[in-house]
Amino acid sequence: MFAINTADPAPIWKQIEEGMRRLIALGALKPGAAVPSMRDLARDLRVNPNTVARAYQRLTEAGVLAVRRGEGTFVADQPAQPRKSEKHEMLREAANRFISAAVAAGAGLDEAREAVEAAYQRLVREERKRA
Amino acid sequence: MFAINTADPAPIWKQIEEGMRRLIALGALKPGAAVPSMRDLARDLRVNPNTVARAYQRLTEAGVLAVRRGEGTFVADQPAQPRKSEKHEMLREAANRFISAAVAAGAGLDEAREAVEAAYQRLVREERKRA
DNA sequence: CTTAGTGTATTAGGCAGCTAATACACTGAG
DNA sequence: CTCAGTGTATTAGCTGCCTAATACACTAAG
Repeated sequence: MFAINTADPAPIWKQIEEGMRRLIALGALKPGAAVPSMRDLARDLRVNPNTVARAYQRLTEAGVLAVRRGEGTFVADQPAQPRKSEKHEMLREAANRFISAAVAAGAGLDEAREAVEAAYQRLVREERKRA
Repeated sequence: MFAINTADPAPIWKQIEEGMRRLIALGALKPGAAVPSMRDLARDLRVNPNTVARAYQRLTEAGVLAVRRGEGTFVADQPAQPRKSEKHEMLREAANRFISAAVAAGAGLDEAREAVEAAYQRLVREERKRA
């Protein structure tokens, strides 16, 4: 599925939320497909079920997932996407954080570009392995 | 100087540490120059002095800053740089977080690249304005 | 019906980070 | 010397996040 980085200061429930959105965006999870049950995913990620629940609830409210009580949780038929303005805002802030870290580490624009390229290739390659 | 993002899950002391490294890397703070006193910077950033102290102490241990007790804190004569391996590691992880967020937001590689470019230009332009 | 597996909800406890309030040792200016 | 301004250190309290342990309502399978 995906991994939790305990060193990352971002809350675990947020990492799970982002991980699910990522898998859906990449096509690894298609509309209507079942996602792991809260207890299963919690055991898999070595995390408390309550933490997974929080992420699933947020994704459900956002229209990304759909719950069938007693049955399980599924990818929505038409998974909601962030609005164009929200998407830009998220991209802008994420890029700011990245560039700040890169410059602080002593890197220039060229190195930053290469790192992004490499990270993208890693992500796609990792997804290919699942299939 | 720089700003603290309270929405950023990263600890404030880490944001300060990164901010100082960034200013030094960009040349905005030159070797030997005085940095703001802990109390001054704390008041400026609307933050507790203890939090600034933690960042300064880490930077001092790392050889980036130098303390003259009773006088103040200064940029080291030869500010320490991350080792090449550490630099690569930091870049790699930062890029992973960025790409993950970008894809989760629904962006592709092209949009991610543009966002990085724009963020870099903003950072440099912001520094130019100080001078 | 019984059972196992869903999602949902509540309560309690621990940990890390931040704040606030002090206190201390040192330095340089007046 | 006196005093204001440094960095250093300690203590207490608060908040958000995570864990743990339950309990409840619902659904599908046996």
